[in-house]
Amino acid sequence: MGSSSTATRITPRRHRAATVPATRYDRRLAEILAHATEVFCKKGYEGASMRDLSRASGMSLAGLYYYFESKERLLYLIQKHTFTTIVQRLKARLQGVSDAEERIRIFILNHLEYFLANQAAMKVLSHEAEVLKNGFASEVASIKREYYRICVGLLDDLKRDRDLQFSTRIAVLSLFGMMNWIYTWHTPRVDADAGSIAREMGDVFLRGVMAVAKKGRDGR
Amino acid sequence: MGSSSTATRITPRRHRAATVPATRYDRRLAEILAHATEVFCKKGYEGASMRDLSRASGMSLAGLYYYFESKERLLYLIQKHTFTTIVQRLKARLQGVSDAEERIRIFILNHLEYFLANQAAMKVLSHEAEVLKNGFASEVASIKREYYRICVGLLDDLKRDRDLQFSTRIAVLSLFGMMNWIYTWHTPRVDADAGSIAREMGDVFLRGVMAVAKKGRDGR
DNA sequence: ACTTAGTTCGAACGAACGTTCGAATTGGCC
DNA sequence: GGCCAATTCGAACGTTCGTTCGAACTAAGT
Repeated sequence: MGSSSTATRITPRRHRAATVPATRYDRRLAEILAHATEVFCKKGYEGASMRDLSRASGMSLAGLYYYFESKERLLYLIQKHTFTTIVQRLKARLQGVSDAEERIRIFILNHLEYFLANQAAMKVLSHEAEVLKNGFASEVASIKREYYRICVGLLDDLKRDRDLQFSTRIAVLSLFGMMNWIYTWHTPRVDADAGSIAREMGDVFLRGVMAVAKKGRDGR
Repeated sequence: MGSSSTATRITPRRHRAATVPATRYDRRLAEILAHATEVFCKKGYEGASMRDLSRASGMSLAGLYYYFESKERLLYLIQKHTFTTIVQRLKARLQGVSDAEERIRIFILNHLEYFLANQAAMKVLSHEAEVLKNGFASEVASIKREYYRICVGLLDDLKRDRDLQFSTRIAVLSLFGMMNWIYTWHTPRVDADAGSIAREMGDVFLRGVMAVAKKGRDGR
């Protein structure tokens, strides 16, 4: 029997030290993930070969397989880490803010800031959303669903507070479209920073949904 | 020398008949393009093999190469045809309409109607926008730029007519994002039709951009 | 029935793919 | 310096990739 055999990887033991920098293994894996993210971003998941990843990360083809058992799992690790981080940051930023409009503006700002600061990773997340299969796919999908539900919640709050009337689903998906499409056009040196774009998109979107007819007393 | 040799394909002569149905060659090519569109949509350009296309279209692997000289040119044909058609339809629909807001609503409706009626083709157009190289890429890019410029023109007209103040670039790209993102979520049997979605997205977007502060007389 | 051009195909090409394996090398601990 | 486990690698596995070739089939004009 080889070193790794069954479905779940056996992480080499080494208890996490009290200091943050993590183990050598974790650091090296993170480096590989970073390089792989760039390559997946530039050539697409299917278009990027393991040999491309080997070249980019400066490690031999076989060496890569010490860190993950398949190309698919590598994409999974990138997507899961990226998505988990953005959700985590969002939750932290929403803490203590209660105004519905302000909370939506925070959502937009958080999304765009992270998007532009990690453009390659977010493109891989957006553009390669359908390539994972079965177990890998469902785990990422569940984080995505959580993120989506948070946004639905924010919009429903706004709707309730201001007595508005619009389709939450269409509004949320339109907002995601506005924001996620940015990977197709944003150029760091010509386009504004995340703050400015978040303000402009926030203006259009919020004024757009808030300008709709209010509900009458009979709900019709 | 074989039948096809140089860079540009020599279309078998056969003058276009007075009747519309076109030649046998053109019809067969169109069939293949339709099947290929479905496969590219489902598996992605890089993920779809020529053998997948062969299976889907019911023609032998070698037979396909009678109709186009490479997989890349096949994608090019799909993208060019799709994009050309949507621009063409838009121009026809805009004829005779002069109100700026109405023209933007027509733009949105045209885009979404065509998108939902040709979901596979539009996904291939949106999702595989970066895979073509050099000559193929630049031809498609020029149609895309024309389409983009039309939308910029429509928004600038609205801005002038109503004395508004917003970044046209961000607005246009936000609108494209809202609309194009639809390929990631729209399910024919659960989501509304193009008309309803166009109305909702149009409401949000137009009220959004029209609710911004008007320009003062000093342009500040 | 024979010709000719248009169309389709089976079989194969070399290259590139994801992955594996056993040996070599490294780094930290006695 | 010697040891064991962690890490890295060259070389190869079998498969699939996009593409090509010449032969076979089909349809239409004579």
